[in-house]
Amino acid sequence: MSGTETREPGRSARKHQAITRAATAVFVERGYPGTTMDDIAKLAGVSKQTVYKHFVDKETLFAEVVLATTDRVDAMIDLVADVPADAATLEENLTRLARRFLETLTRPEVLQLRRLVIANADTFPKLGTAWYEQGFERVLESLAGCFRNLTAEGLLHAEDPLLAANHFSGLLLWIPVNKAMFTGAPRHTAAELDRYAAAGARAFLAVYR
Amino acid sequence: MSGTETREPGRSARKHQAITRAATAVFVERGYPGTTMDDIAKLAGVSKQTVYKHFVDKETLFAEVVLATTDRVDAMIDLVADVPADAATLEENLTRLARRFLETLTRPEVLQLRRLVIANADTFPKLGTAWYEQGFERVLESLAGCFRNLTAEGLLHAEDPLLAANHFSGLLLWIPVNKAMFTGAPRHTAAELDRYAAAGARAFLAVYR
DNA sequence: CGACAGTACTGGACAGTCCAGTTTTTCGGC
DNA sequence: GCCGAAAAACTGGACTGTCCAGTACTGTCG
Repeated sequence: MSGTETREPGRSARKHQAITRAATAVFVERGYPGTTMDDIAKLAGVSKQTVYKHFVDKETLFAEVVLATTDRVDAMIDLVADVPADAATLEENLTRLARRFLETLTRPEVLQLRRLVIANADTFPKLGTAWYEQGFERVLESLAGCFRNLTAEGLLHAEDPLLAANHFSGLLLWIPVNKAMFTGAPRHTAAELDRYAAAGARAFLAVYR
Repeated sequence: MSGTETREPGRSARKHQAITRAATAVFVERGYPGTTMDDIAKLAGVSKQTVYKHFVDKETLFAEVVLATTDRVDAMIDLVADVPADAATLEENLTRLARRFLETLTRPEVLQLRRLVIANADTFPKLGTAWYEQGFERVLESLAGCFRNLTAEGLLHAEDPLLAANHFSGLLLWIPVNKAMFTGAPRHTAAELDRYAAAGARAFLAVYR
């Protein structure tokens, strides 16, 4: 045995991961109250007792699952980091950035997660705040940093880069995200996203030179 | 007796109203799953049986309560209607409009209601859609109408008035509404609202002349 | 033996019903 | 218009059935 690679997470760790994975899936799909511990155990291929061996109770499991998703924002931040400071292709570059933003943030899983956090922000206030700060605000800040750089290069005029970042996201995301929050997100088409991205980037440039 | 005015709603009607009022309050405060029919009956000062006499079940009651709130958007639409077409005071007028928009839409009750609808959009897809169309989109359309007029007057250049309306709301509302959705809405100060409104209106005008 | 699966169990919460008795409304006869 | 009886609405509380978080117990595999 031990035919498995050098990377051996240990039985316990593997179970742990299986549980969090399953829990994430079920919570996202059915919401907090709609999810039973039996569902999670079953999907994880694990007995309920094992679930309780790893997580004291349902609330803790939920918190862990939600908080764990904030690491995905790093990819988002990288995305923002590499906007080249080139006057000739500024609009093109911002449009591309906008497009990727939209693409990422309108993915059903992301929207579902967003819904999940909002829905339970009452019962788990800490969680809502943490998610907002570690996810939302971090992206916003890196976006602000990007605009600050472009301003330093003379390509943009953003006295208040954070406000600019807010405006950028607002122009882009208000419509599609809201529609998805209320109606059951019928997955926007690529063409729609292109249009939103182009219009948003154009408007943004009209404001911030 | 009958010292009461000519307008006497009758007992049944009064109870009905008491129930919807109580239900609205409790649903908004505690969410759908967090609310029990006993809570509602108690707050309404009514027996549970009476609640079931007026509403077949919890879901129906919830639907009725939520849908009933969409009539408030009329006030919002009136607000949009009377933006005077005056070049000299255009920025001032739009800033005022923006300010009132923010004021209205960041009120805790409105935000809570929004949260309530989003949270249960999975379980009540019809409801989410209806609320979006009858509330959200109606305001957006009247805003678009306003911009269309201003464009006709030559004060604005909005080829696509609906897009302009979306941009207007996005610039204004993205930040404060999101913050409120995730963190427990600590009620924005008047100064903050002023700032957001001014910045939003200014940005909007930079785009749409 | 120790970690786990499987399953049965406990206790509490809650939607919705039932019933026995009370109040309010309705309405026809005077 | 007033009266009294039937009809309808309401109260309070007990009750049913179900769902589910969390626990306990038994058997099994390594």
